[in-house]
Amino acid sequence: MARCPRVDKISNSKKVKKGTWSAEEDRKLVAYIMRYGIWNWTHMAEPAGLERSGKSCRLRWMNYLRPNIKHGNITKEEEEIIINLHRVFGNRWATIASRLPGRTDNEIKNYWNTRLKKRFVQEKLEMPIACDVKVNSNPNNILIHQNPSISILHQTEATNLGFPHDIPTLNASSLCPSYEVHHGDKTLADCWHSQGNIIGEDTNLWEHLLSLKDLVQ
DNA sequence: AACGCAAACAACCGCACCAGG
DNA sequence: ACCTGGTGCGGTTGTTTGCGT
Repeated sequence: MARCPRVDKISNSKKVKKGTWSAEEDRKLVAYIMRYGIWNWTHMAEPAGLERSGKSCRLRWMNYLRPNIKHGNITKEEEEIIINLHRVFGNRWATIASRLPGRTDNEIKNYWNTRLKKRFVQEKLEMPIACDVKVNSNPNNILIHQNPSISILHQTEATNLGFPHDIPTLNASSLCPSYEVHHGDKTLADCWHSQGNIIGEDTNLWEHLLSLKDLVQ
């Protein structure tokens, strides 16, 4: 995994080390933060005795050294959560990680890209999963849930979707290739499609929701 | 044992955002 | 309003590891 340590020069002639962190560097960074706290990543490295960029220090701390980080294999339960959250949030790894205590965005991103991505691209091709989107007159009250026959996603989770930033983007890696919209007893999908609208890849779901909401006015 | 290939994962890079001046 | 520095995020890269031949 580890890259060969190397030292690059930066413009101000200070040397910045790159590559794998040594145990000694880890110890220095942890000791410094324990003593002085995190006050400024850019300027912490030098007094901490590290020839590292602030970015590198932050990344190492956030992804590996900070307390309560879980190291080790992702469990089946965690995998399920990742899959479901990815359906809602797409590649917003930090958002997904915030719902998995002890796991980092980098770890989840790696896990998805190396283990889940191929599997779900394949499944998507074989079995599209429908999402139901309920649009009420109140724009802050939008419910998204999958087809109940398939869904594991809890509606309460979907209810917590913010406005409008948490609306997922449909893209090649998302698992919401289609959805239906209800307004009361009324289904708007026919209306939507009758207008020649097509939901394609890289389509922002929120834009669709706004358009669909206009239909119920 | 040697080699090739894919998987796994740590870390880098570039960009966007935000706060303060 | 604009600029600048710091931070956070997502995409990508590069190296190691493991496995099959």
